[in-house]
Amino acid sequence: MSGLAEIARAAGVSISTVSRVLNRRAGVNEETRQRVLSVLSEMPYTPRGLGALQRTGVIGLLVPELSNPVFPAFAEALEVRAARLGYSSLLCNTRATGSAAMGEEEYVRMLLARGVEGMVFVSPEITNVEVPLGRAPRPSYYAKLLADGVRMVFVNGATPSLDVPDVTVDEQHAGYAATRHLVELGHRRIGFVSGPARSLPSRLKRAGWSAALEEDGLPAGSEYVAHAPFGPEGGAAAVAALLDAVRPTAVICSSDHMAIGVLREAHRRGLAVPRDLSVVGFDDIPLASYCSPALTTLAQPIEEMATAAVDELAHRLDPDRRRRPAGNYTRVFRPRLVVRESTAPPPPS
Amino acid sequence: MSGLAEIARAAGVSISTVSRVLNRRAGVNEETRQRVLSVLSEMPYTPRGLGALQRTGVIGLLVPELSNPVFPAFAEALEVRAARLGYSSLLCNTRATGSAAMGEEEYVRMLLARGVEGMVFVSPEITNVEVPLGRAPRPSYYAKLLADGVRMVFVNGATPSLDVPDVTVDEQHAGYAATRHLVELGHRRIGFVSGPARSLPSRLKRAGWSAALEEDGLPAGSEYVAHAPFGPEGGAAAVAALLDAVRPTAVICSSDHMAIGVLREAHRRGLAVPRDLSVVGFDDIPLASYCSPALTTLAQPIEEMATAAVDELAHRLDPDRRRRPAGNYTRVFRPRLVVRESTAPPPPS
DNA sequence: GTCACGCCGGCAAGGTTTTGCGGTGACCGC
DNA sequence: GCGGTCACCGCAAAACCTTGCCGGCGTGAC
Repeated sequence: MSGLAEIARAAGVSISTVSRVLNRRAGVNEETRQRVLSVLSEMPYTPRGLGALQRTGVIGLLVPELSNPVFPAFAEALEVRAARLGYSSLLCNTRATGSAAMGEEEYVRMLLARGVEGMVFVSPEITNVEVPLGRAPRPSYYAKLLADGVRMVFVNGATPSLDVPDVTVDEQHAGYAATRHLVELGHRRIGFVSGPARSLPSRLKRAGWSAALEEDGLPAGSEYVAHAPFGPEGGAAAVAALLDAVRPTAVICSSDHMAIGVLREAHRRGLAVPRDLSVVGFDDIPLASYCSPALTTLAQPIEEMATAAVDELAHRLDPDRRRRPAGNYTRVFRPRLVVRESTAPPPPS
Repeated sequence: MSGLAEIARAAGVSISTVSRVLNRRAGVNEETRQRVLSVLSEMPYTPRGLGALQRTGVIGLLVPELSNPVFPAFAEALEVRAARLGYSSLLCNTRATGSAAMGEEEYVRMLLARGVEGMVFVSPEITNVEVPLGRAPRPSYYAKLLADGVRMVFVNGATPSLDVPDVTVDEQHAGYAATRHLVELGHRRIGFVSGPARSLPSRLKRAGWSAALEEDGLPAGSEYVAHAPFGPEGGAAAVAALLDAVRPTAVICSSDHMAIGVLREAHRRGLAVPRDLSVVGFDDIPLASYCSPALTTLAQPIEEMATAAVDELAHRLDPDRRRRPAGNYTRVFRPRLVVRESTAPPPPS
């Protein structure tokens, strides 16, 4: 029952004025315009005649960033699968750097207004346990979307409290398997080059890492963990801190992207990988096998995950089978250890 | 002047029927419904009530692929600039692999139907001189868009015959500068690891390459050029062919992405870079400085180019200054030689 | 052959949005 | 203080879309 009249009443202006705001016509005071727009964002306005846009064949893909190649890889895999199912994809980069950049929530609004039928969130904002001030999605943000009937699927966005289907790698197992690999090679001082502390995936990997270490009574204290921003620079900084402090003979990393920075920092210090330092990455980005040395890493099954995510979304979009037996909405994929050249037994101390 | 009447006429049905389709009411044959919908996608329908969408603040970004990190980098830079100007961006990956994937033209249609105000094409399809059969944009494709008043800007899409503003690097100069750098180091057999022959940028680089070689009377025949698909695999394959045939002491590459494959293939063959083989890339992707050895490359000024492109588009979107003095629509940026570790004088033969 | 039924067009009433026009008030120069 | 100008906004007419109703047409069943 939303119409101009209701908007007008809420904004305390006439219908004409709302219409003019909507049509960006001149003759409306900026202040009034803002008031109308703010009302409009509270109660999204869907003109009549937009019925056709209900079934648009378009879905939204939200990724946190593009500089880590794993996200373009996910985007491409999701897109290919979506195309096969007859959907076209709109990609949004939700955490683009730059002060004026838009956040996830703004993008979701925009996509909805553009008539997408559903969305796939890759590493959604909610996995930031403490989101930075001012950018925080209100607690009810995703819940509100759900209540509005927005169809969505998370990829690597584990959120037990939310009734959103989730396709995820077992991050904890990834941390565990990477660390076991190093332990079995004989390493005893194994560091963790971690992303920011607020990142849930990094926390889960850390849990796996410490579990693997404690099995053999190896040190798993916080002095063996270095947090840094995602990206090669962060990886380099984190491993530098670890090397200066506890001199690990091996490190695992939150991502291949960070691991690349680790490789670089080791090179800069004259440390040979894997002779002096073993490195394990995560994700298995396409470039991992092209590094020198080629990265040992835990592979996310990107295509399988993308397929599962898009299929689940398509399933929920299909008007015929919209209801679904309440059940396990989470699909967990096991990462796969890919041993390449960046790991070896530790140097004889 | 779009209204239900026009749609109805084009679809050969009555206004009532169109309205019923739009509102998903029963009593319309599926076949008729499809016909109306297809007309609707041809001439995007903007109900009066949709005036809000006339000025949507949304622009489309079309990139050919995401696996070469230069494209995510461009996308991010474009997006940041657009956000600063109050636009949000929708990203489309126009040449996603997979048979069912959508092409550039389909994406453009879809974006238009979703109400974008303008578009930035990065390396548009038109730069494929001979596009593969079946995917060919009809000759009039871009011209038709222009005639329809679609606002667009090309990045690296030099097309003198089309009245589209273009922001581009000087590809020919890039090829020239890279080759000169190698010539000055003393190389005399310099190969070109090129993308597909149909790629215009690769052709331009080749022109620069041969110009630089001919200045010194060095060989610039086609036996020194190896074409391969873009990507590391292509780079590896192309350099393998060159090494087997003419044994160059240095190569330049169509992209850093290909150069990474060259590095890998050299490593595989036990050739040390730069001792046995010098390599020059193009683009200066963020990872170029993290390779081992770090890549010498020609840097595209990505941020400046993105800024110029978005600003030009915004300028054309601004209703107040829509007209523009007819003039030079092309901005050419000089690539910058960044010397790192992958080039050195040739081995003493 | 007849009937039922689904589908579509025409019409008109009713609702919604757009837009031309005029009123109001702020501001400015005199 | 006065009149003029201008931006801004509401009124109301016009334009447009939705929807119910009915009739025509073709198809297929009986």
